[in-house]
Amino acid sequence: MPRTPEANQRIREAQRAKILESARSVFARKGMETTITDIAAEAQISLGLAYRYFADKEAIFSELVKQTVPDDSAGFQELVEMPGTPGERLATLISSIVGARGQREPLEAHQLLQHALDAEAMPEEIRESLGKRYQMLLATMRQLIVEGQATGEVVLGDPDQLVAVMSACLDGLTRWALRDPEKFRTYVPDAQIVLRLFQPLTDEKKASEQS
Amino acid sequence: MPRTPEANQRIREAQRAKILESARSVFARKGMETTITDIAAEAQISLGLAYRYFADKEAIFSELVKQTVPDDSAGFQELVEMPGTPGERLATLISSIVGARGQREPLEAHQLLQHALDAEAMPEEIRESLGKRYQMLLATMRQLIVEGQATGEVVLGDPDQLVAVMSACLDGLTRWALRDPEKFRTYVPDAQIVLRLFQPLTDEKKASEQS
Amino acid sequence: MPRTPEANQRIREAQRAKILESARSVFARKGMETTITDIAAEAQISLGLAYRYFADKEAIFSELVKQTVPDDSAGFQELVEMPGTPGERLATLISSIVGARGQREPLEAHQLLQHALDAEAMPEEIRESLGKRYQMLLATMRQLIVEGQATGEVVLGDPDQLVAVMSACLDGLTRWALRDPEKFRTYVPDAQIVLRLFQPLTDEKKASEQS
Amino acid sequence: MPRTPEANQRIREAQRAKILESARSVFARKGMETTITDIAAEAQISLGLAYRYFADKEAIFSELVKQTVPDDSAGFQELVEMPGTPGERLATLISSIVGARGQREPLEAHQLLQHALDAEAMPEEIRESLGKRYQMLLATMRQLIVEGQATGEVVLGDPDQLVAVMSACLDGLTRWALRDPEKFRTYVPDAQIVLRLFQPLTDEKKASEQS
DNA sequence: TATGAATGAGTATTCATTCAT
DNA sequence: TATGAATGAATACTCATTCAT
Repeated sequence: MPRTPEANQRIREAQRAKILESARSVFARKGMETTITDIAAEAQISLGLAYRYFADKEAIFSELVKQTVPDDSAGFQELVEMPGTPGERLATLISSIVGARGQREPLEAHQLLQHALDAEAMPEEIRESLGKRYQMLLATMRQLIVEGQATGEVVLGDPDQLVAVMSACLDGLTRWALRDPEKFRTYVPDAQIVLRLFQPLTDEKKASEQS
Repeated sequence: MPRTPEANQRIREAQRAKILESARSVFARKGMETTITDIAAEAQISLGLAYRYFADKEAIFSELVKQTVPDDSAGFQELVEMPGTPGERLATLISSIVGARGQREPLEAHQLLQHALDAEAMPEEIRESLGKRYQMLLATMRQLIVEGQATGEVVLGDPDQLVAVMSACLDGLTRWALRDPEKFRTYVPDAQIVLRLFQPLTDEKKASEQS
Repeated sequence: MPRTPEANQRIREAQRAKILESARSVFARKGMETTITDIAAEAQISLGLAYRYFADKEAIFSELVKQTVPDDSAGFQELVEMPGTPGERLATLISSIVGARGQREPLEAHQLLQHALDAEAMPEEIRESLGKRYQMLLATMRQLIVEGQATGEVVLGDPDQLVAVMSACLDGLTRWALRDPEKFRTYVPDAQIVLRLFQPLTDEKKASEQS
Repeated sequence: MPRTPEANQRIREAQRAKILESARSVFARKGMETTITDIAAEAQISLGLAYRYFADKEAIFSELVKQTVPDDSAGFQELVEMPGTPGERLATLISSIVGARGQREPLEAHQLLQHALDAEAMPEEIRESLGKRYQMLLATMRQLIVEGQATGEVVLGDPDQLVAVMSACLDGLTRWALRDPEKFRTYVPDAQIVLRLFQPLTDEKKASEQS
């Protein structure tokens, strides 16, 4: 007696998800050097099975990107319109990338994008999609920085340069977090430490920090 | 008419240097995907000749690291003992990594270390050497930050976290600079922009920035 | 409520037949590149079910050949003993291969044999069986040609060479018919065109063709 | 001391030729199922080396086609303009395909084209090139047949159908010749046997054949 | 009996490394 | 010392075949 179609459907979805999850993890760690064998091993399935679920390596990568990008992009828009001070929203943005406590998921997502932008051999379609998403991230960051400068929550200076430095900073932190999660959790517990670098010192803060 | 031993020696050293230099450049660009063929082509020598000078690919990489690490490590010591305020010396440190105007050399050196730390298949010996060097960089940074906090040149806060964020920031900037040098030069002209993030806003600065 | 054994038997036979028929069709089209998946799809059954009916791919092929050979072989004998002039019987033979109007069945059968003779990896047993059948075809052809020469219906010349050329001709036409059935139907409507090549021109024919 | 560039050049050309020759032979025998391993084995080189000379399997095939097609195509034109009766020129055409005495080269060339036209997965570029060449062959054949009918050397009838049958005949003979060269040489010694099928029986011929 | 998910062996292709010259 | 042809081991991908359900 065959499995019910529903059971098969469930199996397929579970496997697909498992492959993608494994791929995300391995990609984040190894970058474009990731082999299908790596992914299959991580997912604890045979090499051939990976090909029943995805046409080729690129298909896995594409799906991974597709799964990651739209969600976040939508999120960017919301962030701008969200209630709260610009500084608070900027903190939320940063948290969404670095993760509140170094959880793997958002870190891996951001790292995935970085690798993809780096890679020589990346299908144009994906590259575009990623580029657009990255631009949106930067634009959102910029808007929040400008607003933050107006309210005094963010240090003064050329917003474009601040965006550049901040995004580089996030990239670097992400890589670090993936390389050595333990240490990361200890030294950079959350987004506040990053954000604070952009805050002008108020008298109040000075006082609290010195206490 | 054989060459003199001295001439031979000179040729050997020149070739070796040329291979290493080429390797550094290609490694920075392509990362671990670099092929020996790439390196030989960049050095304008034959594939086989590369193997006369280095036992294998790893040997090239090792030598590259060895060549890079000691110089910089020495530099770290000097930086601490150098004249100038802590903030000035911190600026020098940052410049030595990011480059005064986005020159390739220091960027490539730093990127080399990052690739090496990332790579799964990296001989333990090299890894240690790099780890040590990296610790030294962080230690130097930390010391300068602490000194800077004492003189008021650096923002207050846990020095370890500041070090973490700053090194991540440098890493991110380096990657960016290598990925898109043009944009980098435009948006992050030099080390000042990074350093400023660590400076508490003085009234004087505030004034000048608002003008 | 289990099926009756008889019903089961009928189902099994029907499935088997459907698989073989599908296999014949696909083999003729794709040759030895045919996959089991192709066959299962054509037969509208699951992949696994094909293996309930046949041990492996080769078993399907063998059975196909066995099924094709005996029928035709029997046919050969009949042809020789059939009423009608040798020329008429030769026409019937040719039609049985090329098809009266390019129908798929006889074409596919002949093509199957050709593929089988070509294939490097063909079990000896099948090869022999096919060889024997092929020899019988040639022998029949030869006999009819000889008889035809006696009655003046077939051009004079070495019968063996005529057989060689005629069988090559049939093979070529078969391949063509399968490759491009439309064109085939237009240009070579039936067996007559082939057969005519072997007919000496009589005065009558000459007259009719020139009119 | 390195080989001289000339020596290298010679080696490269020899190897390239050897690979192509081996490929031609194997392709003719096995068709599109040919593996690179087969070709390398036939050429007695390592698998990897084949890739130093050709980018991929398709490149070998393309080159093979390119090498084969232009020569023959040019030949077609000459045939039409050649001196001699249409029948004689038709004989030359047929010989150029079937080979005067079953030599491998022209046989393999023709078979190559047949396989290529069959293959599902054939790059469009090659397909076109081959299609054009094949059309030219048919056109040449047709012209010679028409001329031959005028001089009485070729049997009367629809030229298109005669072309169809003749080309099928050649294809079939070619396959046969490659499958079993010995037998082929015995039974179909040369082009005359094919051509004769198209000749109306003259009284003279009738006489000589009956003698 | 029937299904299709899962496996493993085979083929295409790349690249570090060796070796004849 | 210098070259690049040649090799072999690794990786991407396909498909016959098995097996849990």
